[in-house]
Amino acid sequence: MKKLAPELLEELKEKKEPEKGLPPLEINGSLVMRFAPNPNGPPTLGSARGIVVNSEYTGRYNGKLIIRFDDTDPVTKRPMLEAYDWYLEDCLWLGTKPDEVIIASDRIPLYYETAEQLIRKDGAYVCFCKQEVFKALKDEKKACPHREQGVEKNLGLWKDMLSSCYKEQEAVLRIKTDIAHRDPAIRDWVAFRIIKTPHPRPSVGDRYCVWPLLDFEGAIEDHLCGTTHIIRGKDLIDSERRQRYIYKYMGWAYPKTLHWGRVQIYEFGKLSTSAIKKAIAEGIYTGWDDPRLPTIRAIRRRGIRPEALRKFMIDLGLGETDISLSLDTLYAENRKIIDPIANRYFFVWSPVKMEIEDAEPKVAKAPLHPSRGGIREIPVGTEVLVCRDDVETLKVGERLRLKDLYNIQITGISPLRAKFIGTDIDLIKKEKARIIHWAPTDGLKVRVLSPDGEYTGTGERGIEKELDRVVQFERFGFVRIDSVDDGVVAYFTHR
RNA sequence: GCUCCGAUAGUGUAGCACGGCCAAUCAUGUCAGACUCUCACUCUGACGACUGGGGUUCAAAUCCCCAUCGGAGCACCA
Repeated sequence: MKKLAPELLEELKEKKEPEKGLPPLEINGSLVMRFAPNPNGPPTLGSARGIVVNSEYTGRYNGKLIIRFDDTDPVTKRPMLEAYDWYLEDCLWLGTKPDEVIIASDRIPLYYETAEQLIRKDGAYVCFCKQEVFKALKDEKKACPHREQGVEKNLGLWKDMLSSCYKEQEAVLRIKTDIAHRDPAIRDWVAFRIIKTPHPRPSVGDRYCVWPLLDFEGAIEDHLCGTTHIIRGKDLIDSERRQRYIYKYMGWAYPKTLHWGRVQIYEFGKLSTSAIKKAIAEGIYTGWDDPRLPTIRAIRRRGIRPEALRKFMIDLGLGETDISLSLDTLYAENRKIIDPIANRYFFVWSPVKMEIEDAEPKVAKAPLHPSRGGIREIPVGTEVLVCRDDVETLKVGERLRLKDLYNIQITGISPLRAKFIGTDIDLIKKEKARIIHWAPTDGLKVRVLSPDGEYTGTGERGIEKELDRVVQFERFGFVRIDSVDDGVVAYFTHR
């Protein structure tokens, strides 16, 4: 068959292995996609999905990827200056370098230009209605008095808006849609409002007092950027219907859209960016990379590999169903990468000292990795440290083995004492006795920061040589060695 | 209230646009066993789902209707 019809074989393989993660994209000509975050906080796991999926597609189809900062709200979702770079950093970490970076707050004049054109086409009008008044009219499918005030008047009023003639809340520019549209969400929506708070970016500052809302800014940008495909949350599904009015007035072609549902991560529950910001300020979290947070920076600091995160995100696929997922799958993915390369070490949490009678001081030789070779040497005297968890289940008379050291028999619980009873591992195997790990009494002070708290204890020497690497603390889990200055600080990866 | 979506095992997904090959895929999880000087890794096996009700049809996870449940929008937030 290989000889007769290799292409058939190929086809067979493809049929058997359909697109596991992302569905194929319908493309006419070229592909341009964008990832459009608001930099009001650092990238989260949710952002990672956007970065990964968009870049996966542009990579697959040789398209162009744009990162666009939708930072047009200086107040409610005020951008954070550091976050712009954080996004770029995290993109790189995830293996993606956007082909172009666009910052909306740099391009306000472009939006003004389109706004004016829309007014000239009688597709937008300046409205002075109070919010509640307009809502009441809208709910009854009734136009407000400003809707038909005429193009010339609108142009004048728009100029006045731009020249700061009005206060906040006093005037807005609305897009004329269909005031009787069956879906109230579509009726004459607001495109620009007045904000006098300066923008946090120094280069922008108080230059503008009229700011576009997302639906307007996004609509114009997607056209200017030549976006062919948009993937966004289904909470923005109405955006398309709203934005299409602009596209119709301007004679533009609307990009293809795809949506995904809301993601809830089991381990983190619902943490909003603003809530986290507050908690950090109050000192509840140590910072945006606190291991308890669902930010990319935190995940990275914990030693999750970007390839694992990518695969995890791609396997989620593209569904409009809301999903609530557990990170177990991500951890399993990461373990596959990390387990073959992570060196093993002993770390004893909540250590308890154990005295061993009849023991000769010696140097334990333990493998650095169960299958890759390499040896670590740990000198021991007549005392070792073991975990309180283990001690709590010990009984006097019980025989067990200190891993990679020798066999002992418990002679007392408090204080904890044991006696040396030989080095032969077979004895332990025959008795199916336990094997526990231990640490030398003069080991390193180790702190492990994990999503569910902090573990402190003692680790064997040598860990300090693994700075910035992921290792496995035997019978504990994987950790990334974060610092070794004053004792070791490790970030918990997963079990 | 008005307008949209969506619903496959504990979780996430494949299959659904062109009904039969689906007593339903893969991954993760859980349990049991093997291996192992780690409660890790690996291996083996088991567990486990088409939301419900009608209809169309020789045949429905796939098409239609209703119900239920879940989500979103109706902001001068993104």
